[in-house]
Amino acid sequence: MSAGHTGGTDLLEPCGRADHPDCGIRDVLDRVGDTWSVLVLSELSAGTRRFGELQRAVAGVSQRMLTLTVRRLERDGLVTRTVYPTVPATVTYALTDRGRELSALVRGLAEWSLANRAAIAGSRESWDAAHPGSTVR
Amino acid sequence: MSAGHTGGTDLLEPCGRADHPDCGIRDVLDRVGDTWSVLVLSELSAGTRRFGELQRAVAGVSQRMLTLTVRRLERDGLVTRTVYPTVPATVTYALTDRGRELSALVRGLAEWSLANRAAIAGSRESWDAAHPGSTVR
DNA sequence: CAGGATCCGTGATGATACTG
DNA sequence: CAGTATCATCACGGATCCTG
Repeated sequence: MSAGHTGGTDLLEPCGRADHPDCGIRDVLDRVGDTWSVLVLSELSAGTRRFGELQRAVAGVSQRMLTLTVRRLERDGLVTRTVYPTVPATVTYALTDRGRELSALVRGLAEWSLANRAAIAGSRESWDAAHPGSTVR
Repeated sequence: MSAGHTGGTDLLEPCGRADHPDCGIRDVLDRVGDTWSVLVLSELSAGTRRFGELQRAVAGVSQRMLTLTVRRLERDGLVTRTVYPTVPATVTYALTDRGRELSALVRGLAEWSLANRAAIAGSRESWDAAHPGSTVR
C-alpha cells in the first residue's frame, strides 16, 4: 500500500484536473460537496416529496437554491421530476436508482462524519491552540 | 425504507443547517467536496510526500491553495506535517489513520463516480437537449 | 403551488511578490 | 524549499419580485 505509487492516485489524479471538466469524477464529487444536494438527497431517500415539502424539510434552503439543486439532480439523473396538470401545479420529486446508490454512499460518509465529528473538533481545537493567530483558520 | 420518514433524514437534516456550524457533518463533507482536499488525500494515500512533490502530483493547484488545503487537513487530524531542520527546510506530509479511513470512503465515492460518469454525462446531454436555454446550466 | 428573472454582497480562489 | 502576505476577481448563495 505504500510501495511506489499505488494508493488512490491512479483514480483521481490522472483526470481530476479542474481544467478537464469532462473527466467526471469531480463533477460528481462536487454534487456531494454541495450542502443542499446532500440534504435533498437525504430527504428524498425517505420517500417522494413535493416541492413545498422539500423546502420545509430542508429548512434553511431558499426557493431559488432548492430549484437549482433539484434541477441539477434531475439533470444528473439522480431524481425524477413529475408534474401533475392540476391547478395550481403539483410537482413531486423522487430518487432514481442511481440517486439511491449515491445516497447510500453519501450516507456512509455522513455516518463516518458523525462518528468522527468529536475527534475532528478536538483536533481543530488543539491545532488552533498551537497556532494562535493563524490565517488558515 | 419508505415508511413515514426513515431514510437518511435523521442523520443529516436535524443538524445540517448552515447556521449550525458545530453540527459537524457538514464540516467534514465540505472537505470531501473540496477539490484539492480530495486530490491531496488521494496522493497521500500512496505514501508520504513532500510539499513540492504534492504540488507536482496535484498538478494545477496553486502554492497558496496547496498550503491552505494541507493545513486544513492537518488541523482536522487527517494528515501529519513533519518539518526537518535542514537548509532549506524539508517538510513531509502523510496520512493519519483517520485520514486513511476518510480516503477509503472517498475512494468509494470516486469509484462510483467513475463507474457512473458516462451515464451521468448522458443524462446531462439529454436533459440539456430537452431544456434548451435553461438558466440551470 | 412551483419556479423563473434580477440584483447584489461575500467568501473562496488564483496570480504575484517576498522571506526564513 | 516551503511557505506567508496582498490584491483582484468571480462564482455562489440570499433576498425580492413576478407569473403560469
